[in-house]
Amino acid sequence: MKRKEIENLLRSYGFRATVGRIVLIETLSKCPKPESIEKITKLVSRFIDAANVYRALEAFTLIGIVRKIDFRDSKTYYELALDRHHHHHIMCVKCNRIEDVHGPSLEKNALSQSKAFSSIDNHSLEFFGVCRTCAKKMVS
Amino acid sequence: MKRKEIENLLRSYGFRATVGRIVLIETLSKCPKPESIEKITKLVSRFIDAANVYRALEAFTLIGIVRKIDFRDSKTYYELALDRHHHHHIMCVKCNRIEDVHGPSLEKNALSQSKAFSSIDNHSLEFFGVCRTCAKKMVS
DNA sequence: TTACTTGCAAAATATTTGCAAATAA
DNA sequence: TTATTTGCAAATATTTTGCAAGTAA
Repeated sequence: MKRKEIENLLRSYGFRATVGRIVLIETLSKCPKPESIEKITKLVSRFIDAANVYRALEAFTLIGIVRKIDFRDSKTYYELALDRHHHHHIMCVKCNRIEDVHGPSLEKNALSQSKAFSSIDNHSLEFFGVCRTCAKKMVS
Repeated sequence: MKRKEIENLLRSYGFRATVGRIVLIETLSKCPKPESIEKITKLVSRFIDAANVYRALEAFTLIGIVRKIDFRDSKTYYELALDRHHHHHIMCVKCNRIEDVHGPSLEKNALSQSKAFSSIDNHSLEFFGVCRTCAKKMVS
């Protein structure tokens, strides 16, 4: 993703286009899969402080250009959510390999069941399994 | 859930039936919805230490009698997973009210898409929305 | 100019670990 | 009797916050 694009994106949401934020989004745009905060922070540490990575990721999640993902491995993951379709993930419980999963919209079914809820804005769906590479290792 | 039942359950998995573990499962069995570790620890603190709540919940999750749930609010939730069907949840982003959601099996669809994965053992699906009570408050 | 943003350091939370003492079987 | 389990305290890890100084617009 180009710097100019990122600057415009930030400004369109009323954010100032600072180096830290630009580098953060640029870095995320180069990650093909969700990355842990730990890793992200390392990648951008020369340009933005860890505390501000947290601040920025929270703000970006709020406006929806970034998505927070939880894989139950006690780390928090994020991915850029710009023009990609809403999708889910599968993570190998052995090696943590991540792959995208696309599927039908689930909100309607969930909402139709509920008397108490008036709207669903969001959902997270993660699958956990064993990838073929790890399955082989387990046999041998 | 009765103490005797819980004792047998624990022993059937090779665990010793200690007071702490029994009270922990008994307490979970009284919670209609997933509860945060924080709350759980408070409820059982007279009988089992926080460190051991973590140890026990992890062990119980591993054998599958307890389920770990993440609602993205930086707390970890658990629920007993004994005879209940696999199901999902919806949480109100305003008041944190939780409700169950039942739906079709999703594993098959996910697995059919993937060349790299050989099996799916588990998944988590959480919806986020606004409940009617909170929706009313937001209007007024 | 000025409101927003940052880095840093400190605080608050959350989770894990080591180990001697206690205890279930 | 003995292997498991516990509580406690300390170590780690994770996330949040306050604030003076820096910076985008």
